[in-house]
Amino acid sequence: MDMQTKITDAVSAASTALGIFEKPVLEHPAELSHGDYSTNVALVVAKKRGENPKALAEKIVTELGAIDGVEKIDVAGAGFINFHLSRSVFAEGIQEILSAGEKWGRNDFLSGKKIIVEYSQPNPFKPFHIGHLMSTTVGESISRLVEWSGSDIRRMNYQGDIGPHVAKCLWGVMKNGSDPKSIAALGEAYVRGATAYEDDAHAKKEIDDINKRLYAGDVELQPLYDAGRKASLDHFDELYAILGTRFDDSIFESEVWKRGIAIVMDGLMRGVFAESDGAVVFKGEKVGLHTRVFITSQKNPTYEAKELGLIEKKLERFPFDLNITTVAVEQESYFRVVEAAMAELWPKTAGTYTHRAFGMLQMTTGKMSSRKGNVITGESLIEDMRAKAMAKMEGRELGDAKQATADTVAVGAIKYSILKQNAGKNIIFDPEQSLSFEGDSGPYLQYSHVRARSVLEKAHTSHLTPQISNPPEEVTELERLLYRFPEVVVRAQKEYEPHYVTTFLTDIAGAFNSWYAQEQIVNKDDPASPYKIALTKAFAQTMKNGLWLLGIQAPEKM
RNA sequence: GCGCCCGUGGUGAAAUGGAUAUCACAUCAGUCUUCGGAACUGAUGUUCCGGGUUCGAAUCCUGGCGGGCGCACCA
Repeated sequence: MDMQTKITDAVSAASTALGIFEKPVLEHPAELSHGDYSTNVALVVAKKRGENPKALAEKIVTELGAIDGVEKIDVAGAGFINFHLSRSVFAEGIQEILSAGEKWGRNDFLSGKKIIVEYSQPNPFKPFHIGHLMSTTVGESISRLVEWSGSDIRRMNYQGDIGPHVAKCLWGVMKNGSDPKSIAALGEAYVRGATAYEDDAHAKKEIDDINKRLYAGDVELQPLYDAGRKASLDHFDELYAILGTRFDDSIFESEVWKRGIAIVMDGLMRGVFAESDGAVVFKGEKVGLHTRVFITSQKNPTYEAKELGLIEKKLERFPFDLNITTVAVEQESYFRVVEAAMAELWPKTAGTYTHRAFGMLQMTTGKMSSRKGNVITGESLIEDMRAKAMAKMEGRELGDAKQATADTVAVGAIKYSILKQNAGKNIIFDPEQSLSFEGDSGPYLQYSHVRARSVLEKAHTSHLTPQISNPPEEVTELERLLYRFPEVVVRAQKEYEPHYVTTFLTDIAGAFNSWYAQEQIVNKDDPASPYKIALTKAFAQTMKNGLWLLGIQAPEKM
């Protein structure tokens, strides 16, 4: 039985004996000096009983007596009961980490469930910008969290390879005779098309016409279209390789739009949708949202209709119990309307199709828009960070691994900066000021891991092996944090919030580095050295597993 | 105007309704550099404003103020 249930049960029994029937809640005090667990039962029930909370807490403590594995119980503050775990419990905790190894932190609370995580969603013919970097990073981490809950997961990508943005890009390509196999040329062509569409009525007509022809499957456009689509997709794959993401499945808008139209037309007959100014719309007002167009007056499907087709396609390929789609906050209200339409079309699907909004990347230099062409591409950001990492590694003897390590560090820095806060919050990004390698950062976590590995390497050559039998008397802050890892994972899994993991890792890295600075870990003359080595190993394992959840690699050297 | 999200030191963030609000950057002052200084130690400095709920509020409710996003044929 773990300590948490053991203590909770003991408190529960003691308070029941005193006539208290409040279910005790056990938590970790924010301040480590306050102990490892604390409960506020006394505070919660004191008033009802007309008693002084501190006195009541004292009574409960007396009733509690001794608990195996708890060294000290005291009453503090307004009436908290604090529990300090004993030395041996922490030693056992270290043992547990070492035994679990790669599996340390995993659980199976979603085992047997089929779950789809849809993320990244870059559009061919448009640049892969830092917004996609966010979706990819957040989605990959959520996928890994879901994977750790024992569920059957499918990582899915959904890409818009048909629609007005494609027409705009192709128009731009044809006007200038650009090379459709060049990513840079496609990006420029898109900006030309998007600008012309707004400023030039004639161009708008031409683009609308191209759009119509694309939906009709015009053979003349096919070679150009195929070349551009392939160039885009190849480019995305290169980025995914660097980012450490691999999808199980990819669905394209071109595969779902027809089905989407059919679903909407059918829904129109059933009264789910309505006609308005020649378009087919969903009146979101009936559920507190707003009206959205599903089929345009030109009879083209919008994003919303395609999404309905997508849902069917997903069910066909992988009948999911739960779907999580990452969506940018600026698209969240559209998504809500789609969910509302779904609920009316297929009441049975209620609650199985969900989304997780992630914040916008706000630029200090003004709003980023791929229509205007002032986007920061994922590629350029990675490139900048890679150059910075290379400069930092000057003088390190890493041989052939140098370039790959620079990528690892660069990607780690980018991902950390995205995953360190609430996923829904906007991130303010200053393109002039590159991401940090110091302090709270991805490289700081990676560096801590490298240090620990380096210590373990030295232990190995000194013929010292990890042992938990002879721990030093004093319990380190690091030990008092490490055993909490599985709790942190569960919370992150339940809320689809990777940042709990990020924060935890930053805490243990700080604890490790402080400890490291004041301890000689590998020391043949120190009887506690084998224990310290075991602790170092437990730290390295926890850090490695945690970084994996974030989708950040843990290098051995950097 | 309506809807959603947000407001924490100079800056970027954290805090299942709990105790003295925690980190990092920057600034200032330091560190036997022996196991990797991408580190460590210390100092300065913070919950937008008003009201309410609660033993207890950054957190919940309410009214302001300020910001972001969305509000029909783009995604």
